[in-house]
Amino acid sequence: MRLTLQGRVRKRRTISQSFPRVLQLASCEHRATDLAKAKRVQKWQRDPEGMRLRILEAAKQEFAAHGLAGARVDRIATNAGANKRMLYYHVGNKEDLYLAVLEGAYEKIRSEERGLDLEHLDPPEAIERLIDFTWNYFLRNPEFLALLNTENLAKARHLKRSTKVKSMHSPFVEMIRTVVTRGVESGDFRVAVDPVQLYISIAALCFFYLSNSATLSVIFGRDLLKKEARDERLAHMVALVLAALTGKSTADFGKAVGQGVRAPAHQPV
Amino acid sequence: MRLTLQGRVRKRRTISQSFPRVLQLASCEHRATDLAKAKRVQKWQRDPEGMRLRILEAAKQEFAAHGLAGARVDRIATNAGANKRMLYYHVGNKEDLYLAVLEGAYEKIRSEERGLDLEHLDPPEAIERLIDFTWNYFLRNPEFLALLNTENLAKARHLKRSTKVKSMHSPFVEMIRTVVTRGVESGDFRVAVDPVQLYISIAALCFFYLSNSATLSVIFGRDLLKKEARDERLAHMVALVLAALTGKSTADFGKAVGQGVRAPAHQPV
DNA sequence: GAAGAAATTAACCCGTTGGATAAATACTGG
DNA sequence: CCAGTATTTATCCAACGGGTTAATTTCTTC
Repeated sequence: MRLTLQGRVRKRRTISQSFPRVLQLASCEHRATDLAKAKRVQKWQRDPEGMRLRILEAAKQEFAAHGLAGARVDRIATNAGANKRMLYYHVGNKEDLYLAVLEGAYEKIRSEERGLDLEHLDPPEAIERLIDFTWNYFLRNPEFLALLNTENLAKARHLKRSTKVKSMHSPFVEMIRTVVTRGVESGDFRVAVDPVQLYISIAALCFFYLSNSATLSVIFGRDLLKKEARDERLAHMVALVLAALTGKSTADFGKAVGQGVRAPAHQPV
Repeated sequence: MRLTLQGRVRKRRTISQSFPRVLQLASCEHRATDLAKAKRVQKWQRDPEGMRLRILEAAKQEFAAHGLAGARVDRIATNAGANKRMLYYHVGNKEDLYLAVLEGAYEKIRSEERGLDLEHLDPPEAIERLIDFTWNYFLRNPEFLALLNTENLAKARHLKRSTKVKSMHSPFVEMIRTVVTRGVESGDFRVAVDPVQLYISIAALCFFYLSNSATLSVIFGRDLLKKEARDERLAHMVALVLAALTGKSTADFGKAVGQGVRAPAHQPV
């Protein structure tokens, strides 16, 4: 009893105390428009939209770091500089939060994908750009990888319900289709590979390495995320795919391969 | 109060009631040695080793299905046909269970890997066998994929502590090294690709497709696990890797590519 | 400047969960 | 067949964690 009470009080205090420290978080594009006069003055103590963004950002980090079941609503609140009640007020319950985060993640990558213009490049260069983009997007957004894994653990249960995500088509499959067609016509590529399979393969090469870098690093006994290892991996992937498509070993392929992260003979795996 | 009590009672009953039904689970190689006579007679109501195996099997399924945080010790007990106390008695607490499962999973794949003999095959065929094995192992052991993802979510925290796993070297890297060397010497392969990179790439192509099949299936709006899709994927992967290594389009590559799971023009991604 | 809406906070409820205890039961060696 | 050990069961509980309620503060509008 006494203990129970203490426990509770301590918990509460923890939340309250750590609350004031926040505010270093995400995108508060407000706070520029406060002139303290006109009708639309907002000198916010309150900041609904900023709050919502901070909540979603904190939720993203939390879900990415701990998965759906491991995520703690209290931690999200604390890290968003918010009260737990605010999460329910602004977004909804834990699953709502999760779905909002997931949808946001898809929106973001789709949006960046659309920014990639492969039309004016010659086919091999276009493919290289595609791999480079995918690789660097995953590197810059490790939470995206974690979220996808979490959602797959849940057998895509939430994604299935999201009409939003289902309507967000990636432009990449079509981009690849036209690039491959052009490549075959120009003679750069030998075969008209299925764009869906190629798309998945490129994603796979990047995704697996980064998503599983922790276990792989332990298994191989070296840090797969350090600069040299990353560079070598990118070179390998580009060389592999281009060699398969063009039938020629690229300069990179000849160079990168067979050296670099060389296994010391008795390589653990 | 009344409710609280009812809840508890209901739970308890549930465990006890569902207990008798078990016994369809894993490897009970015992029960053949019971002659009900000699010193070592074991006509078990009790069955310590069988019990331990059932617990580990149930734990594997549970952790694979729900992750570490989402796994429920009670469910493991129920599905093992055991009492919760038995888990602690035979294996340990939740994390001990998890680590035991993880180590078991690595042991199993390492053991099967050792059974694969690539020495007597000509290099392209050896690579094809390697891909085929990896693909089918992942298909047959989806829990392995889920466990790896879970462990990576935990940043390999447990794996790092497991001297056991760290000492289990995969024979594949060395296998690949010799195959590639032979391939280059025989002229089958154009370049001496780094065996570690190739190993990771092959695992990546298989792993990502299967591990993410749930979300990918939603995104693409079709079932990526049905027979035809699986066959096409395997063909694509073999063709991709062999084309890169040999510089020639395999028959398969020409065939499989550009057809099959074709995207209906406006393919969602 | 007051009424009302929007945002925020504190308090806490209550089922779940990992884990623990102790008692019962099955088996063994002597 | 008895003492002791190994295995199993039936309860229990403190802490946790998601979610809710009600009150408070801040902003808007008229």
